[in-house]
Amino acid sequence: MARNGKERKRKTLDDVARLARVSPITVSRTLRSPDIVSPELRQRIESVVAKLGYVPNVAASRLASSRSHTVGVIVPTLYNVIFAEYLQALHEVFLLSGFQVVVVNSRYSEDEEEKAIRTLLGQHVEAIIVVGVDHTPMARRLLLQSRIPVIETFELTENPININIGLAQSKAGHGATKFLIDQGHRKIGFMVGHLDVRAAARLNGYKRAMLEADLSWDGLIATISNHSTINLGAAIMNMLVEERKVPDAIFCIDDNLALGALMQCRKLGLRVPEDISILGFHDLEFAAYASPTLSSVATHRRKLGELAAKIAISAMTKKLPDADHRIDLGFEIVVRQSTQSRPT
Amino acid sequence: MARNGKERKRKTLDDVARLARVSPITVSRTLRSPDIVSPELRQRIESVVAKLGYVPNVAASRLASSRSHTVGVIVPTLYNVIFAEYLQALHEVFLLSGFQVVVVNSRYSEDEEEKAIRTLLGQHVEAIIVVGVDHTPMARRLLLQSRIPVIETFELTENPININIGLAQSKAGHGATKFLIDQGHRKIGFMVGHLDVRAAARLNGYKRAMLEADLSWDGLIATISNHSTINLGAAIMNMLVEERKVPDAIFCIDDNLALGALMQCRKLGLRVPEDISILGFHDLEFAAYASPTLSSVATHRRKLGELAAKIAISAMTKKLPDADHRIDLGFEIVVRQSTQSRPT
DNA sequence: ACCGCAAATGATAGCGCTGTCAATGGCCTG
DNA sequence: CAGGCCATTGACAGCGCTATCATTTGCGGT
Repeated sequence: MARNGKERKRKTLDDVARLARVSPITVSRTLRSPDIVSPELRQRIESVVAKLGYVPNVAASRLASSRSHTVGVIVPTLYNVIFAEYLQALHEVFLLSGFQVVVVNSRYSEDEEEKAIRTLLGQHVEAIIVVGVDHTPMARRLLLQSRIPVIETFELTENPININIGLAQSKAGHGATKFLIDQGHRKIGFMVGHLDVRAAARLNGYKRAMLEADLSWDGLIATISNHSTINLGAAIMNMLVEERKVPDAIFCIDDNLALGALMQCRKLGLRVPEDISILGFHDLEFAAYASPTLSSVATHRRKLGELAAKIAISAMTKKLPDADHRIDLGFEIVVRQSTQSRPT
Repeated sequence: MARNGKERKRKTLDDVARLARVSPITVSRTLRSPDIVSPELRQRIESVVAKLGYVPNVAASRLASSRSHTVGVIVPTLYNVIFAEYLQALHEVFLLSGFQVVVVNSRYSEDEEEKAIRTLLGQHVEAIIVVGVDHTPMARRLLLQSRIPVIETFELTENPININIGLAQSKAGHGATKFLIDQGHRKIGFMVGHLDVRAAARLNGYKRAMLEADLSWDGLIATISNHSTINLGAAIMNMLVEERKVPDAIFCIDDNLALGALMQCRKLGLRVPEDISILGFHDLEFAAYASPTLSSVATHRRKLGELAAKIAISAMTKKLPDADHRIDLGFEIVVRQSTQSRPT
């Protein structure tokens, strides 16, 4: 069916006011704080609102009140479950507290992130929650002078803009590698697809751990630059096998790669963990159900989202300058079947 | 560090104009269509904008122009990868065309959906894309009289508000069941967690297929009401085994349940597909990597998102009343190892 | 019966931007 | 050199709502 043809203009507060024979401001009050309007008027107004199907124009409301009840969230991608889970957690907390959430996608680019920040500031969001701690100088400046709470998540930095919640990616990479070293592995590979900032930090941690153990990572870093998927993991593992570069153990930048590697090993007759130990990252749900089950580094992204939202809310409402927080959520190595100690 | 203490007010167009010694409208033009402003002025203005860190106030802009360049998207949850993928696809297309996307979460509730619709309309979104075709009467009315393109996705209805793209869930449920019947199975179970609208439609399809084949579904519908997760699938399968109700084949409402069921079967020594065939839904990435690999019904959600966005855009720009579309994206049964014909 | 105060409602003046039309000046054409 | 056109720039008036202050009304205390 075609739409209703009447070119009726969108209803405004004034329309409601006229029909209800009250002043516009009274309608406004009825909508925002019903309890300060007399019951008769309130009812009369509410019925007109319903009859007209009136919906307030937020743009006008925001402009007039300079309040937006909106928070901005910037993520690099939604395709990765990690961020979807985190987002969902954020949403839950914010919606419950009456905030609207605007999500913008930076596609792993600092320039797009800066653009996103402009977009969000232009909307007068009352807080910004952003994944990562690396920004363009201009983005940083915009955030600093925005005078709203800014929460940087997922990573940790010495030098947060305002509030920082996450885990030390490099420490996690270090911990994971150390774990494999302690299991007696020497030739420890590192598998990664597209090397984003956090992946790079984990790689640094890996190198640090190798260095400390006097091991070299020469020829051990396996990569095909692409989004991490199960397929990609299989492809990279395949490449390793073909080039006869299969290590004793391999730390994969995330569970998708790890699962792909796992499956490819099985397909090629490599035994996991006997021939090669595989360690993933993020502990996605399927890790516990792969076969063999996948060891992984658990990160706490739902908790992260929840916490970030709660702290943002408290920073927005209590105007405590909120002694700039820095919260380390840490990580845990979940040991399952895909890794084992190397008999010496 | 505490923020910069100066209580400087946010910069406005006028501030920029004053500093650049031009009229505000010229600044506005410089920002929106630089090419119609002389190069000298443009440069002067741009440098002032940069110096001041000026960010336009969208609320004002929207109010004045009654254009928002924003589209609203309503999804029931982000926790489910399905919707995350769909959203990502939407995002990609919209951002490329200069639209901003506001995502709202209805948490599988029609009332929350109505609230979401109000929110979005109040923001003057220029199109609304919503998952599903079931709405409260008021929501429907609001959408109908909104005079913006409304795109209902994922399901198909006889009676769309405006544009409808998706697949016939009930037909998919029917097709999947028919497939199992054709393989010679008779005792075909149906596994579901929380029974949302689309799950219910698939269930209907299942019943229809069973009925057509003169089969009963009595005692064959296995459920524990909860979000679909791998864990839940394992739990439900466990329940079936304990109650000695294991069917010949089981159609799971999604791949999470299916994978969980698969793993639980293996754990309990039930052979898949010899003892029981398992069919999933959605064909998530891991389906191809489970062991045995998981047969599933492929749905095309990225394509869905992409298409929905493209159609929305064309409906917004060309003001063709856009002879109300209804597009069936269909589904495909991807046969892998977890299902097999029953020897008769 | 008077005053004062609280509760309910209204009037006014913007919020910061853009649509619209007007004004200015330079250049081309015949 | 007049007339007209185009390219730039500006003036003005809102967009639809809310903050703020003002007004009206009702009622209790003395």
